[in-house]
Amino acid sequence: MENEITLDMLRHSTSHIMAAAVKRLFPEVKIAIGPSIENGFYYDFDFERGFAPEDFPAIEAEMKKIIKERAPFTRKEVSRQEALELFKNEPYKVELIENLPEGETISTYEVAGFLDLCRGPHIDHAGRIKAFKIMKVAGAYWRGDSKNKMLSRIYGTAFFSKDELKEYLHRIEEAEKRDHRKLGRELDLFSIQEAGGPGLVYWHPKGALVKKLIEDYWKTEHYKDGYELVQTPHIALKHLWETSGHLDFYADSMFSPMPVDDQEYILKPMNCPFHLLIYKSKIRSYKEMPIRWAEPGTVYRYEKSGALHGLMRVRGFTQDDAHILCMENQLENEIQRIMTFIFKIFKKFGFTEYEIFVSTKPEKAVGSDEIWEKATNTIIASLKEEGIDYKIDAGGGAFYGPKIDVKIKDAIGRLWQCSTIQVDFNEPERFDINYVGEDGENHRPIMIHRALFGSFERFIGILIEHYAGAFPLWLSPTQIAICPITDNNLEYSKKVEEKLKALGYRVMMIAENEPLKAKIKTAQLEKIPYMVIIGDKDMENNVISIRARDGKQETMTFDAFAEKLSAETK
RNA sequence: GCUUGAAUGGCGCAGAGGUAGCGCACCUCAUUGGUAAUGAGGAGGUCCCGAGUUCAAAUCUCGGUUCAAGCACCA
Repeated sequence: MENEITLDMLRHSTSHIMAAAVKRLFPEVKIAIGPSIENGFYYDFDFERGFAPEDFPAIEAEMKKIIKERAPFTRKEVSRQEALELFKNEPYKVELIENLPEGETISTYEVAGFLDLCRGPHIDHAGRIKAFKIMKVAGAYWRGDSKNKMLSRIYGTAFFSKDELKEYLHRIEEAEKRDHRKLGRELDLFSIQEAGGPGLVYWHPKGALVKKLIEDYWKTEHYKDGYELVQTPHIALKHLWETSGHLDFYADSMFSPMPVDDQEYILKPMNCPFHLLIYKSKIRSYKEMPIRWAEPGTVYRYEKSGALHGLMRVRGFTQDDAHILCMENQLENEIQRIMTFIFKIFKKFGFTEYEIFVSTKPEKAVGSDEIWEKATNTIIASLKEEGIDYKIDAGGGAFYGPKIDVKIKDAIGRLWQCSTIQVDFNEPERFDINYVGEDGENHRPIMIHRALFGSFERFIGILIEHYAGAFPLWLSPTQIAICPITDNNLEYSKKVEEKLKALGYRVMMIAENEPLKAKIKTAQLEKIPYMVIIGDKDMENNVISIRARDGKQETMTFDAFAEKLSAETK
């Protein structure tokens, strides 16, 4: 039996046992649903008073009792009528039963006197659970719909062994240490100011430097890959957003219009209409196609207050945006080209594993089925051509066209949604943009929206967590710290500093009246890649002592160090 | 936006109906040291904001703001 148990079963069963314990302790609680999820399980309860972490020990103790008793799970199939009768005091279960399709087998599971409507499967008895923990409590809407009542959800996790649980808790701790909000403060990279408003990022000098380095790299690579950079304003007349359709489809996410003279302006939530205005500034020929225009474009979106999260979800951010206007027969090639470009850029940051999703036509969409199918097929063909694996997200496309989303896997295996490539048949239509073809007639180009990072803010947040704050040499705000051991070494140290600066490195002198250990600690806390330590011995031998961030020490000549740095920044 | 909770010097925290304390950071002085914390002294706070209760509110109550976790949202 035991070898048939999956982790999902174990967790799902643990959720039943938790519900059993809750029902014993708080009989007035109404039960909703309790599935297993990625890292554990939850159970939703309707409880007037609500749960608090103070309740966890009692619930866990009750669960332990049930586990110790090795309470068996027993399955029973019942008719719809019987089910309704059995759960007549559980309104949420009644609703679930009433919504079950005609003819569906209805089964119940009983454990420790707790009966639940459930498809199963479950473990044979509670004694199988060797390690579990209640993690947290939070609100969750009944059936995931914000129109419904908010229930109390208790999250927990369970494992086959205590060691696995310990390991899991340890991983959570490690992930917390990487939290970009914490590291962003500690490394003095950025802040979000209550006085300035929520969701708006202030880049401090070091963070602004990291952002600049990434932007510079991004711009250089775009020029190399055949893009041209454009720059557009932050606000535009309300009328432009009517033309683009944003006021119809996106108004909830836009900041309110501001009156100026007799007209109204709106902060841009997107860059595309601006790029189309540039396109329309003159007559275009097929000879110009494809046009690739890129812009780190700062946009503002009214995100719901509860959605804001550090750099990951903000109200003002800089998209690494580009729009490609091409002819239909160029679409496949352009998509392939973007995919190749994405992988190249991500590699620079050490991301080499991806998950790719192709999103197809949603219910609410513009454009005929035919054109959707064609574009979707083109996307899939271009991925296949490149030998790229993908999953289909049925109905997940934007209203204006299908898209490819790329999730990247970070250093500790978490996936982050970054790139998006969206084919758009709608906006070129709305703006009535054309090019003159070989035949002398007007034709409508296809537009591709694409972002690699998504936004610089979010991507830097991801990078902070990915690198745990220890940026690679080329991205480190301070690359080298120089620590003279005594004042005797100061002059020699200054010469080394000057020479490194002349080579273009970002150098910081730590010459405070402190013992060497303290200086090293300062540099380590700032996660500076290299420390150059200079004492009398080094001066005598005309060398420098290098301490890398990972603690490795080496003594070498200045030229050898310069060589090493140059190799690493290449 | 919803549910629950939180907010005390720059940061991390303690405390509490009678107007605040610790550690780190900061400043000054002494110390000149070989790979993650030298010692001593000093300065720094409308205890998030507003109203109410009270002889007295940073502490209690209400409202607001921001943050956190989760839900919903996420072109």
